[in-house]
Formats: sequence, structure tokens, C-alpha cells
Amino acid sequence: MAYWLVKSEPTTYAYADLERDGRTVWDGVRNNAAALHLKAMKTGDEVLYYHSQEGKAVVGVAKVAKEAFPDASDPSGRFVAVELAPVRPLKRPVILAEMKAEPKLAAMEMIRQSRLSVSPVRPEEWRTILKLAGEA
DNA sequence: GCCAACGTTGGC
DNA sequence: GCCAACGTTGGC
Repeated sequence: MAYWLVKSEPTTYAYADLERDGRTVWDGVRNNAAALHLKAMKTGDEVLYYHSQEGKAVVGVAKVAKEAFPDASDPSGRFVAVELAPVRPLKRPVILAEMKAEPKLAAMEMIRQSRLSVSPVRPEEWRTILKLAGEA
């Protein structure tokens, strides 16, 4: 079981939209590094759901409902999509400023490279974030 | 194959 | 709205 983090602008597709839909195709990723992470996802892996721009916080937990398959929205055929399903909203959102202030999260991929839309999360980082969310 | 120019993302 | 970071494109 691996852990990941995905970003979405809440004005485009918020965590609440995922809850409403029950499941969604996570497509449109056009970055090679992010695509490699999508390909490495396994069904059942857990995913932190981060709101970029508006909110700038991890707001929920999702899980991989379907492993990588060709992204139908990509004419080149080079990129893949996965399907995600909601697990639960965090008890308390964890804002970016808190994450940056936490030394244990300094090595997190999403902190080190803010533009990466899909990134891996280490187990200890996962635990740290859940703790910041008041869940651990 | 190099690198300058340009576009996009996302934090501030 | 601005700008830094980074990826991509295209001329050479």
C-alpha cells in the first residue's frame, strides 16, 4: 500500500465534487513526472486530496479505485488516467503554511516542487499530516 | 543536441 | 496581479 497526494483547484473539481460523484476519472495530467506517479498507483492506495490556489490545504482522503489506463482526453496517447473514489474528509484541513512549518514534511515532494500535480507521500509524512488534521 | 523563448502552474 | 519554478518548443 502506497500513499500519494493529488492537487486540484477546488473551483474546477473540489473534494466535495468527488464525494458527490462517488468516483471520478483523474485525467488531464500532462506532466511526465506526475504521469509516472499515476502509473505506479495500485488499487486501494490512499491519496491526500489537496486544494490548490483557493484553500491551499489538504482537505480529504481518497483512494485509487482503478489503476492507470490510457487517458482518453490525450490525443497523443502518451498519458494515463486513474480513477479515484472518496474515503473521508479530514477532520480538520491542513493548510500549506502548517505543512511548510513542520520540519518532518520538509522533504515532501509537493513541498519541494510545488507545481507537481501528483506526488508520492512517505508513510511517516502521511502520519504527520493526519496528526496535523487532528486524527492521529 | 543545445539553449533561448515562451507558456503554465501555483504561491504570495 | 506578480513572479519564481519548471516544462516544452523550436531555431540553429
